[in-house]
Amino acid sequence: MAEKRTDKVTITEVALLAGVSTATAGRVLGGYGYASEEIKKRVKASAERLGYRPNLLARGLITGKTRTIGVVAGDIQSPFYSSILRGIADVARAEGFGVLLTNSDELLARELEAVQLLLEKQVDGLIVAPCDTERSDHLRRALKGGCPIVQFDRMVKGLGADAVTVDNRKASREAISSLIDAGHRRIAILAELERWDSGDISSFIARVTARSIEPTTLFPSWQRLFGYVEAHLSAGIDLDRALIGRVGAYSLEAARLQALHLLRLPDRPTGLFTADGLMTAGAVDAITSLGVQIPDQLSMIGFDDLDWMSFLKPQITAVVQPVTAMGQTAARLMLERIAGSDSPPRHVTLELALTRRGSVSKPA
Amino acid sequence: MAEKRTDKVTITEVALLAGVSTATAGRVLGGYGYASEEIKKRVKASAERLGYRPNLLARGLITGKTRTIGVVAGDIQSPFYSSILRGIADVARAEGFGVLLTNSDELLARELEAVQLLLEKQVDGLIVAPCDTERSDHLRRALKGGCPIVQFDRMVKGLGADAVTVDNRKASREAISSLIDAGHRRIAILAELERWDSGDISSFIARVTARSIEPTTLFPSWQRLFGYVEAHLSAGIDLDRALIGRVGAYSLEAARLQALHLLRLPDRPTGLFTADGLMTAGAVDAITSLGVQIPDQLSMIGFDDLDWMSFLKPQITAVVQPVTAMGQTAARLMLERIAGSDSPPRHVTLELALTRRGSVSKPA
DNA sequence: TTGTACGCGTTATCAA
DNA sequence: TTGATAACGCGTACAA
Repeated sequence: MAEKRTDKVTITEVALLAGVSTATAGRVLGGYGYASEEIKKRVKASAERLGYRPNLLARGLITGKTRTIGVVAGDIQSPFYSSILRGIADVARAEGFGVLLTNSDELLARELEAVQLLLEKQVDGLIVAPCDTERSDHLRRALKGGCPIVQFDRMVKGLGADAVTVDNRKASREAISSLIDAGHRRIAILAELERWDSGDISSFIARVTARSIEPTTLFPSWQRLFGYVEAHLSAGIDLDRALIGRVGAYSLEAARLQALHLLRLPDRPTGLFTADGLMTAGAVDAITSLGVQIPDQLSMIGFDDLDWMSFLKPQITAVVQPVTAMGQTAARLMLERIAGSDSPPRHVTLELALTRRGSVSKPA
Repeated sequence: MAEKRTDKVTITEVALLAGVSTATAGRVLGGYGYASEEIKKRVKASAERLGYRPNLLARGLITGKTRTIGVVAGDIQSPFYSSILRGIADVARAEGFGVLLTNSDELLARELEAVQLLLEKQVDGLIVAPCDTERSDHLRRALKGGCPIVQFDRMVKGLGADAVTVDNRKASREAISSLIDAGHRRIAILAELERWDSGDISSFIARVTARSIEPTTLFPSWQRLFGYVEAHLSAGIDLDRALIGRVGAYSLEAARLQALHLLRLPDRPTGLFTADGLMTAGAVDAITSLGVQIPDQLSMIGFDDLDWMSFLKPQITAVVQPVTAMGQTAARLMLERIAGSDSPPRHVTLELALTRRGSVSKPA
């Protein structure tokens, strides 16, 4: 007879019913320490009868472990972050861990607030896509305070924490090179390039040319621009600043407008490289509305893979990021840290794959 | 570096430094009770100096409130769930609540496990898309146990809990009617129709016809089929079972194959209604590969709105679900419950909008 | 206005 | 193998 007395049944009541001490009941139910078979049976039966469920808060208070991972994503609504989160959640679930989620919207203030909340909730570790690769004292503090951190997608300069990234620079360089190899000389790039305080695009290019810049802690889109520049340099092709479409806001509309601008240049580019999925979407929108034919009038390669790129016209050759694998890897690194690993910070770089779908041909 | 300066600074140490009791320190830092300005200053200064952060576990253990909401989504990787989660997270963050996320993959066993974990972690409430509208005793138990529940997308039969849904049946009926009004008589539907144990499609149709079925606790795709049938009935058009494309698995490939099948029927349909975003994607894939022209050779309306439907050819007229609003609403209902509202269960039905994009015309 | 003392539900430390 | 008892960090009576 299922009664409605499902109130709070604690280990005390289980122990009482089983006729043992709370310590013994705890040992049986928590799976630590010894207990005779006889007593194990009694305690388990009592727990079952009362519908006992452990209070993980109390356990966490004493063990100092909550078996919860805090995640700071940029925007969980985006395919990129939601796939990463899926990877994290899968690994966490398999190990009996919970996942506490927050969005930063790539705003430092919000990330700070999020980290604060997660730490106060005593998460065992933080998986985070840092907003700012320099001003991240809150992450340093967390780390010093004993909270392991795994970064993904980008890395904070000098933060001694694990990280999972991809080689954006190399993939970009190879993508551009393949366009150059196909005969293209005027290749445009469309990228969201907001966060870099050390000067404008020209100075960035100058520093890439002078090899005086460390790409590891750049934001992905800057790394992709890095590869774009490198590919031109090594092919001996002059860079045309007009072909670098810098999108200020991370919005589809902004990307679309910038793409329109590029495609209406007097000396129109014959190739286009988009630095992420949103840029690709904006570009394709513009391309479709202008009636530009892919690949006859324009060759194209995009970073990130979205489902429609494979089944709609024009199909877009894309650099595919192993997104769920990134999440899984991040979670695994985190679990190892939580388990006590004190190895030096590890940096896992996952492989990128170019999926060719026929959006590249020789220039007209 | 690599020091063990992991001293958790507790309220005791703050009180010590400030020269007051822990109770006073708690009153100041927790913002409850009285304290003189003089002491407030001292305590706050001490807390600041030591870098004190409250341990929310301990607080939760006492107050019985964790300020955390548990969410059981189907698959966070899908645009639908990730948008809902975004809405939930936004409202939660604004109120200082955390969000614990789990995926059920629409599997009852996994949902059970997830609810279990969330309850043990003492979440203040559960926002869930129930896998099974009948066998949900775990939800009933949670509710009885005092844990508020807000359902979204679907509703468990007889569960006295708040819910946020949309009127799938009506929107579907109107969409089909608009196709009928345009002159179509052979309208196919493509839907994932797995979860309904009360018989096969024919018996479902029979029961709809006989008005002997309650649509509220049907799964959305069945509600959409419901509207499809109703629209035919009220227009006096005979149903052709061959036009009901039942997709077994929730996969793009399965949808594509079923769409190909429908489009290759000897007496090909002139209209197509897809019951969700994935079905639309599969259908468009098939349509593109067959070279079928939209809307000249086929008129089409789809449930759910994905970005590519608006900027790629063919553009698809779509029933747009207010996804983030659903999440926000669910979170608000939850917060009201947590705040103590004990009103009878509320069922919020959000409005659906038909966004016309020219994929509907008269039949050839 | 402030301090004392107890309790939240569990695990850890002993001694028995 | 078991059981008192003390933590864990904080909120909340109640007394001062």
